[in-house]
Amino acid sequence: MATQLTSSNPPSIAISDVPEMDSFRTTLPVRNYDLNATLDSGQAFRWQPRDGVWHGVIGQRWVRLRADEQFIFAETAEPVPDWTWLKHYLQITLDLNSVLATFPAEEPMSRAVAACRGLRLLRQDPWECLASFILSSTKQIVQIRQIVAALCEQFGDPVITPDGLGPAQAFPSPLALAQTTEAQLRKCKMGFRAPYLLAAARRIADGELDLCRLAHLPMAAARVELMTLPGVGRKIGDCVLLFAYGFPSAFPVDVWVQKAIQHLYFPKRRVKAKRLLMFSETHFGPNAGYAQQYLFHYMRIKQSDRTEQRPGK
DNA sequence: TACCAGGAGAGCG
DNA sequence: CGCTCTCATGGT
Repeated sequence: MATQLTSSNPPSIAISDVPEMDSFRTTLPVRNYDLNATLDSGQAFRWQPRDGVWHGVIGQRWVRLRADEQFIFAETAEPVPDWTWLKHYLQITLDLNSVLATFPAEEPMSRAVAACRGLRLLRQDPWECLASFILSSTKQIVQIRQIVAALCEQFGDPVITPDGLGPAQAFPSPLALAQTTEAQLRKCKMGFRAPYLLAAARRIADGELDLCRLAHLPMAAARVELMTLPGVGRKIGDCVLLFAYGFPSAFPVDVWVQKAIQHLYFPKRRVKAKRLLMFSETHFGPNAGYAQQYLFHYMRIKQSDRTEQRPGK
C-alpha cells in the first residue's frame, strides 16, 4: 500500500527535465498487446492474478503489472533507474503485425490469430525457463505453477516486496539448486523430474554448460547443446530456444500443438508425430514459434470454453 | 474413479 | 529406427 502513496516517491529535488527519473512505476504504451493472455499462456509460470493485477518476479525484482487497451502499467517495490529489463522481458518494441504477416494465409491459422488477438511471446531468463520446462513434462500448467512456486519458496533468495504483501523469492540459481539433494527437491512435488533438474543445475553451476554462450550459436547448435542435459528432449529444448533465446522458428510440439495440427490440418487421416513435426518445420514460416503459441493458446481457450458451458454441479 | 497432463529415457524387436 | 513402458503427482 505504501508504494501507492505519492509520498513514497523520491522528493521532488530531481531535475525536472530528466524524462525518466528513478521511480517505482512506469507506463508503457502498447498496441495490440494482450497482457492477460500472454502471462497466462503457459510460457511463464510465476505470474499470479490478484484482483485484476498480475504479481510476479522478473530476475531479482518483484513486479506488479496491469494493462488497458493502450498501456501496460508496471510497479516495483524498489526505485528503478532503467526499465530496459522490463521492456525486454515483455518484448514491448516487437511489431506484432509484421510477425503475423509471415504466418501462412490459411483458415486454421487465421482463426487462431483472430481468437488470440494480442498474444505475445515473452523473453525469459534462460535458466529459469530451462528449469521450469524440465519440471513441465507430463504436468498440467496449474501443477507446473505449483511446483515452481514451491521451488522458489524453498530455495530462492528473497526479493523486496511492498509493505503488507508478504514475501516473494527470485528463481533459485543453478548453484543454489546444485547444492540441494534429490530428496529436498522431491519435497516440491516434482517427482521423477527431480534428478533431471539436479543434474542440469550441477552441469550449469560447474560451468560445464554455459547458457549465455548458447545465445550466440545457430539455433540447431544451441538445441544440440540443450538436449545434452538430462530431462531435455526436443520439445523442452525448443521451449527454451523460443521463450528464452528468442529463436523465432523454434517450434515446440507438445500434446496440445500435436492435437491442433492433427485436427486443424489433417482432420481426416491420422498422422504420426514424426510427420507432424516435419510439417511444422516447413509450413509456418520464419516465425513458426509465434504461430505455435497461437495454436497452443487457441486450443486451450476452446477447451476451457467448452468446460465452462457445462451447467455447474 | 479413471484418465490425463506444454515428455524424456530406457528397453525392447 | 520405431514402438512401448515407466517415471510421480495431482487436477478434472
